[in-house]
Amino acid sequence: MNITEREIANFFEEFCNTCKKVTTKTFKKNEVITTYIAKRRQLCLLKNGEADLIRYDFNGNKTIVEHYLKNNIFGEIFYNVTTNNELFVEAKTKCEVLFFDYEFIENKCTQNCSYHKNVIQTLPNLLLSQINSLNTRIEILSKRTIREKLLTYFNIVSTKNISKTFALPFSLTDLADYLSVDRSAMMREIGYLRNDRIIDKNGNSITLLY
Amino acid sequence: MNITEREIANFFEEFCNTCKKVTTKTFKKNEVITTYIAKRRQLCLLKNGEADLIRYDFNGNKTIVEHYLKNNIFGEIFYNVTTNNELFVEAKTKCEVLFFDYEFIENKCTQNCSYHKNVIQTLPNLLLSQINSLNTRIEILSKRTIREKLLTYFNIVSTKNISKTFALPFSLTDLADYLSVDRSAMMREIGYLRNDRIIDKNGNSITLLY
DNA sequence: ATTTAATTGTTGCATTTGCAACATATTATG
DNA sequence: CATAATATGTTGCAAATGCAACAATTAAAT
Repeated sequence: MNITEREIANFFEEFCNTCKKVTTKTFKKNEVITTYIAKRRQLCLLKNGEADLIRYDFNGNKTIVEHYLKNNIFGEIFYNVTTNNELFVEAKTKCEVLFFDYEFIENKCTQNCSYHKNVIQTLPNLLLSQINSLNTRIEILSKRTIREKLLTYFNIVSTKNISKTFALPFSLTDLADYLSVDRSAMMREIGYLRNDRIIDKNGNSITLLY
Repeated sequence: MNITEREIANFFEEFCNTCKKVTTKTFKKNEVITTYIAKRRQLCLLKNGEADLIRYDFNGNKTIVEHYLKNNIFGEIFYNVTTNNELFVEAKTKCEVLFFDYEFIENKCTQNCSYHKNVIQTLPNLLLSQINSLNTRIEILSKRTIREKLLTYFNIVSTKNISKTFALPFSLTDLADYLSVDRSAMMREIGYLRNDRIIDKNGNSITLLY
């Protein structure tokens, strides 16, 4: 998205002295950053590190709903819906996270402080990036076979890296949870893709041969 | 989402005389409202009617990516990504659509007119509703079986209607495209759900029996 | 009113997938 | 360094799914 580092920096570097509802916390790897259960209107910004939004359904299937990098946003406000599933965000590396309530943005600051102004100006762009990545996710998930899901995903990473060869940002186990497929079935399909000379694979490095 | 009819009304009832880049068009049923090919930063608001965002992949599989109702937003700006697929929005009923470019919002109006102010104030809420519905979609698509997809979808509609009995907003053919599954396989699964006394079905009316 | 088109419903069969159970390799951890 | 824990890789088998082909029903169009 067309959003600059500078904009995002403004988003959290300043501070509203009137309402100061903003907090920053640090998390170690594997710690739970937040759970989506309280129906709060919470919005979070990942200042540093990597994290996953994870869901376990009643069958115990794990889904990596999203993978967050620096400057991505997440939070319970994106989930108004009746979900019977347990959703939580887990730090994959050391993480620094900014928390605030959406009310903070909606309710105009009485002082009309610059912090509020910046947030209001930046938020639509952050939301747009979020929509972009959700649409990408839907494109992948709506493919009907594991093969198509893999190839769609590989294409996206390849394009992002401007290279036919790229490292997977996931472990293969996590990739299966991201594509919402059985891991062993995915491994088998990767094997077929190699046999058919459509991809090459060394460790977590993939090369597209087309 | 917490967005009032009034807010949305303001979103398009007024008009910016300075930049007036906003246009409204009317479409008949089955007409194509817009195609996503030009990599524009277009944003559209459905003022009235119903429309679908449709994708055909290279295998000819159709996916109903989203189903839009009154006051939903859509547009190419949500798709920055490398998609090799043909995406277009089709009117399912008579539609009235508001078009504008995202630049319109980013570039502050020199006059600081009230129209611009309204748009900037309303947009984050519209984007949030959009994120909500995309997350719902992902929840459905990430289910591993047709049965689970159906039940997840039915639950959502049931909750929205506050009733165990509800009419499907789709034809069954379209529902299969929305769930990204084979139609005949879906019909079979609906049959199983009836046999197992989990749902009941009369025409396009579904009743949850649990 | 009659024809055409579209949707719904059903079934056999081949393919794909998930599941379970392993073996091996790699990465953490005391 | 040794041991535990996690990740990768493989396979047989049962279950789920897609595909194709068709009949029956409903909706749309002339």
